[in-house]
Formats: sequence, structure tokens, C-alpha cells
Amino acid sequence: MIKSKPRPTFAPSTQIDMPKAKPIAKESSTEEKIKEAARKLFTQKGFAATRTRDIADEAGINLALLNYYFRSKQKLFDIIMMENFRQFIHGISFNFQDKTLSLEQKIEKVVSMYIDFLTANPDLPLFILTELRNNPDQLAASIEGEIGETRTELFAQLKVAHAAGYIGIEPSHLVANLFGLTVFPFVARPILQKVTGADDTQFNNLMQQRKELIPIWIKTMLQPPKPTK
Amino acid sequence: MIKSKPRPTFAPSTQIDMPKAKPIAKESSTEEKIKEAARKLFTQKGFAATRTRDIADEAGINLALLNYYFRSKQKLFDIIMMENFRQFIHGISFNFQDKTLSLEQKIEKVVSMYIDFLTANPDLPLFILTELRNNPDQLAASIEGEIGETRTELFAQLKVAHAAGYIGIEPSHLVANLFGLTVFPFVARPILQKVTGADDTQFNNLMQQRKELIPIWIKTMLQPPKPTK
DNA sequence: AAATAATTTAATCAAATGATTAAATTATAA
DNA sequence: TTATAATTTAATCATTTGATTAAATTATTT
Repeated sequence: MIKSKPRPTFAPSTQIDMPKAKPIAKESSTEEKIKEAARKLFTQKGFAATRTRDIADEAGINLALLNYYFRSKQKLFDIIMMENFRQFIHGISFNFQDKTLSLEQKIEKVVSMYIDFLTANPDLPLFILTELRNNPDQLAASIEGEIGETRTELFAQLKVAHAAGYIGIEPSHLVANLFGLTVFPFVARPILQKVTGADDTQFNNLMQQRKELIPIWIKTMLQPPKPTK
Repeated sequence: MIKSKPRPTFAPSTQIDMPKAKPIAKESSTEEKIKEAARKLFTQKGFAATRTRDIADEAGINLALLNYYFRSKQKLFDIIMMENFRQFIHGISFNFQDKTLSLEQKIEKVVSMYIDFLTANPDLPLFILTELRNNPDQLAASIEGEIGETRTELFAQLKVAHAAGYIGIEPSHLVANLFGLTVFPFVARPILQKVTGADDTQFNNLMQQRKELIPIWIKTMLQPPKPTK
């Protein structure tokens, strides 16, 4: 849209220009079609198992357009990964930053929101966890940028509360349990369904129940130790 | 060892012969070296991201030997996957089949054993979960073969106990929670360490603590609802 | 020791795959 | 409308990658 070289012009959305030049329905733009196809396949199959040709087919565009708009498979993947990741941690930062809520209320909100989010995006957590293992440093930086202060502050508060005996669980365990109880069933969905014999509807019902149940379980864990008889 | 064709001879351990013909130190045999290298790389990086050349290098053998002993990358992978998977569910079946233990005792044993196992094999759960998503049917069969009756029976007992009001949690949730609490921290280790600021030693300490803590939390969940004021 | 079988090696193949190019088409600007 | 820029297409490249082959080496059997 601006440059003009011997090589194909290049006008990716990551450039600074073209803010709202074209309010084209996002869906219909070629760049967006490629991104959505890439998101679907990368999230489902991971980087290595995804073929650029499959992305092109899924998007219904010519293979060369992928490189025209995104330079390389890797660059496209990086964009998708960042967007996925941001989405994944947004809910946490969002609810935990709300100072008007008590810890219990924050937990209720986060759990409920997350279960809805995971129901709508079932492949995301495994993608995130895998990429986080392959790429711990890059994403670590992203975590900090997104929820840095909130996290540090909240965690410090929890530690104080625990040290003072107001909550009966080490903050590290609290975090592990909160996300273990919330996220794990979605990651382990195939095994769980096999083991429990639940079909898709039943599985979703179970997840809906957990919106209520997880906060109850967590609250029990939060209770300070009994006055030591 | 038996056949002799225009193509290279083929004497894999999956054949019926060679039961103990050579009590060679397992480590030193070429076949075993390939398998161990393959296990390491496949488990770490997954099928698509692993190159047969990398396996050969890791094993310190000629690339052609991989095909000589295992025919193809896929066949080698299938073997590794099955072995990993078997190892992964063995502990469960083992402890849950012990009729002399109470449910609480079984839980204690399984949790403790699993945390040790996951500490020693930190890449296994993510591998299993990924492969299970890519290959749900094949592995579903394997689950049944390994822990079929035990699972069915135990799960039925739990359902009865829950219906009768002896345990205050739906069995499906119990299973989800037990493994969520136990396995998830290992799968999400990079994020958890980042969020909690724990180094490797501290992380391992936390996991050791969970051997005691998880059974306590689970027992609380098991408690029947109060006599309804 | 000689013959046979099994294993290992180096070289090579064919297909898959990410990427590029030049030409054609479409949209935008003058 | 014409000229210019942006987009799209079909063809092609260069590497990578899984797999194979024939020859060399090593082990086993007779």
C-alpha cells in the first residue's frame, strides 16, 4: 500500500500505517482470512505439523499470498501465538485488577469466565502450554507485560495473608489449584470423557457445574487452619 | 536374524523370536539406542517437530539403521507412544486394583507415586495429552486394554457411593480434580514458576508438599454434604 | 578357515515444503 | 481514461526430510 519494490509490495497490518483506512469487514480481507485459517490450524496442530499449503487452502487463497502478507510461516505463527496468548491471559488480568472485588469474588469471576472461554476455545490451552514449553523466555516477557504489576502485587498480598494466618494455603498452591481445577479438564478432555463415559453434552454440563463447584472447593482450601485444639 | 531378503534384513524386537537370545546390556544394543534417542526427542518435541536425522545423531548411529530396525519414523513413533502411554497409566491401574486399600489410601498412593513419576518424567504428560488429542481413538483402545475392568468397576462403585450420599462429589469431578491437582502443575510448570517466582528447587519442594496436601484437599471434597440443617 | 548371515555405512532418491519470481489482474490515483 | 500501485496467480526453486540401495564390514555358523 505504500512501498513498491522489485519484490512484491508489502502492507501487513503490523505496519504503523493503515489504521482505519479501510473499514473492510475484517472477515473478508485476504490478510484476515489467512490469519484465521492459520489460527485454526496452528492452534489445532501446532507449528511443525501445520503446512503453509493447508493454511492457504483453508483460507481459500493462493499460497504466495501467505508470504506476501506475512513474509514467512514463522512470522505468521509468531503473530498468532502472541494473539492467542494475550487472549488467554487477558481474562485473568482483567478480573484480578478489579479492586472492588474480594478474593473470593475474583475467583468466582475468573473461574466462570474461564470456563466459558475454554468451552469456546477448547484447543487453546494445549497450544499455549506446548508453546510455552518450546518458548519459555519469549512468552515470559509477554506475561510480564500483560499482567506484571497485578500479578506481583496480588501475589505479595496473598503471601502476607498466608503468613499472617488469614488464608490456610500457600499462594503457589492456590494458583496451581485454581488453574489445575479450571483448565485441566479441557486439556485432558479425551481421557476424561473416556474414563467417565461422558458424551459431549454431559462433558459441557460437568464444566458448567464446575463454575459453582470450583469456587466452593477453593474457598475450603483458603480457610485458615483450625484454632489448633 | 531370520529373514534374508534383497532388502536389508529385519529383526526388530517386535517380532516373536529372540526372546532372550542375547541378554545384551539393553543400553548398548543399536535398537535400544535408537529407541531411547527417539523417546527423548519425540517426548520432548512431538512427532512432527522431530527429525529422523536428529534421532540418529542423538543415538550416535547411521540414519539408515533407523529404517533398518523400525521400518519408518511412524512405526518407531507408534512404539514409543505406546510404551510411554502404558507407563503413564500403569501407576493408576496398579494402585487402584489393590483391593486391600480404602479409597482414601488409594488416592494417597496414587498421588504420591504420580508426583515422583512426573518429577522424573516431566515431559511425558504434555506428550500424552497432545497425542491423545491427535489420536483419540487409537489410545482409547489402549486405555481399555490396560485398565478397562478396574476403571469400570471402580467408577460404578463411586457412582453408587455418591448416589447413596456416602461421598459428596460426583465421580467425574473427583477424577478431574485428582488429576488436575496432580498433573497440571507439571504441565504448566513454566507459567507457574514465572507467576510464583519459584526456582527449580522450590518448584520441586512444592510438588513434594502436594503429596500430602492433595489427599487432604480431595478428602474434604469427598465428605458428604452436611446433614442439612 | 570358509561360507553365510547380519549389521553398518555412504551415497542417493523422491516427495514434501517453505519461499520466490515474473507475469496477469484488479484497484486506485491522476 | 490513463497511469500507477497493489494484489493475485501459476510456475518454479532450493532445502529439507523420510526412505532406499548397494557395497563394506562384522558376526555367526559350518
